[in-house]
Amino acid sequence: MSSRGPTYRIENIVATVNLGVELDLERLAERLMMAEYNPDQFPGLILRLTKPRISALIFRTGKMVATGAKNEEDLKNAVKALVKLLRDHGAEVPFDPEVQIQNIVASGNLHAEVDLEQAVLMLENAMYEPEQFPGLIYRMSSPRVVILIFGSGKIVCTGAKSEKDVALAVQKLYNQLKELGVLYIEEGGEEELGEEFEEEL
Amino acid sequence: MSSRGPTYRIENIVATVNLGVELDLERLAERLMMAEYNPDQFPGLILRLTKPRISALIFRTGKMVATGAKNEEDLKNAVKALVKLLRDHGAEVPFDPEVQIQNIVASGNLHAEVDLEQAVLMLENAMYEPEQFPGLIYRMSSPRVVILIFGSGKIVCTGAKSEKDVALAVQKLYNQLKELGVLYIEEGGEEELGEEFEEEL
DNA sequence: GGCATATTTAAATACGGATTTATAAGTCGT
DNA sequence: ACGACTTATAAATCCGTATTTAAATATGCC
Repeated sequence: MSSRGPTYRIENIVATVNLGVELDLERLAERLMMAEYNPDQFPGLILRLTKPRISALIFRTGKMVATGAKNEEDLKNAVKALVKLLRDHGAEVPFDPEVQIQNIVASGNLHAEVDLEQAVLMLENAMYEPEQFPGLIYRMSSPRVVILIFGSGKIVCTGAKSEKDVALAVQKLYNQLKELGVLYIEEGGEEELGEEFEEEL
Repeated sequence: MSSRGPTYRIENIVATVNLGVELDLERLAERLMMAEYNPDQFPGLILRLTKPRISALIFRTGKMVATGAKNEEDLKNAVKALVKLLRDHGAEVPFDPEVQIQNIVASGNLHAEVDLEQAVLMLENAMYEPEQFPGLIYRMSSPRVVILIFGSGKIVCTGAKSEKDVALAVQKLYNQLKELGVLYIEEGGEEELGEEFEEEL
């Protein structure tokens, strides 16, 4: 019976949206009670949707950043809702603006403990200073992502621009660590009580 | 080979000292740089000694509260030092004022885990609400103390006025819990790596 | 150019504060 | 009369904050 491979789940998608028109943020802030806008502090107007929990930073230039989505469908729906909200409050923005995924954050599980002290010696572009932060910071160049690796075998993969890159990075990392012999893989059946990470590779 | 019995260590002694003269706290605060005195907030002047770490609350009436001592000798020495400090800064207090121990706090170890859910049902004058506080609160009437009992077998005994009462309370508690069958006593040798609680009964 | 401001998200470790208990002192508010 | 303020102390659990990483956005400061 072999052990399972790595799994991951997308936790956060950061996307930019180009509304294509300039916006009067002062006016918007007046009309939108839920908006937070303090230009002395930060030049963007902040909107927070709740279902799902997705936030947006809206700038005078008509550029918008949407954060918090866990999948592309939620992202799309949130952009729709934001556009509607803006249109309903006087901003003439297009129905179907361009959306660009800029960052995907995924958490993952290698299902094996990791010897971080050894790993940092054997991996290139790795940093591990446990007194500063309990994870090993690994910069993978292709795909170009950063992966935080914890002793428990849990990881965070960040900087990807597509799910394909996430999947590839997680698998590559797993293969590398296995080859380096820094994984403590326990043999045994796959005991699952509730699925914490859904995507398996 | 039988297991060991309970042990304890005195952690804090609270004592009152009657200096027998009224004091000018404003003047004292001026002269004593280390003094903290904010009468709007609290009517006492606060002094903190460092070796050992013992604090004093000094009141206009010449009454004083000393806290932090872990044994009577440290308490006596602290009172001497405080008297000297006051005399050196113009307060005509007697050399050898009356000292009265008002509270002794001791931590202890029953060297056995405790079933708190069962214990609270079987003990009189016991309260256990783990969502509010992780210890069981047990009020012993003779000696009149309060004992906090934790699942690990560690305890805090508070309210005693003499070490004799502490010792008696800890032993009584141990006997009661043993009799009630809520202690998980592990048989085995006495494995000590550094003495955490010194007084054994 | 770099840093800060702000948004989001996971991982895991550390730290501080809070909780509870007793006790004396003295002052204020209810 | 009671509760709050203050001081000290242990136990153990919870919560919040911080740490790190990425990315876009835009404004201000050095």
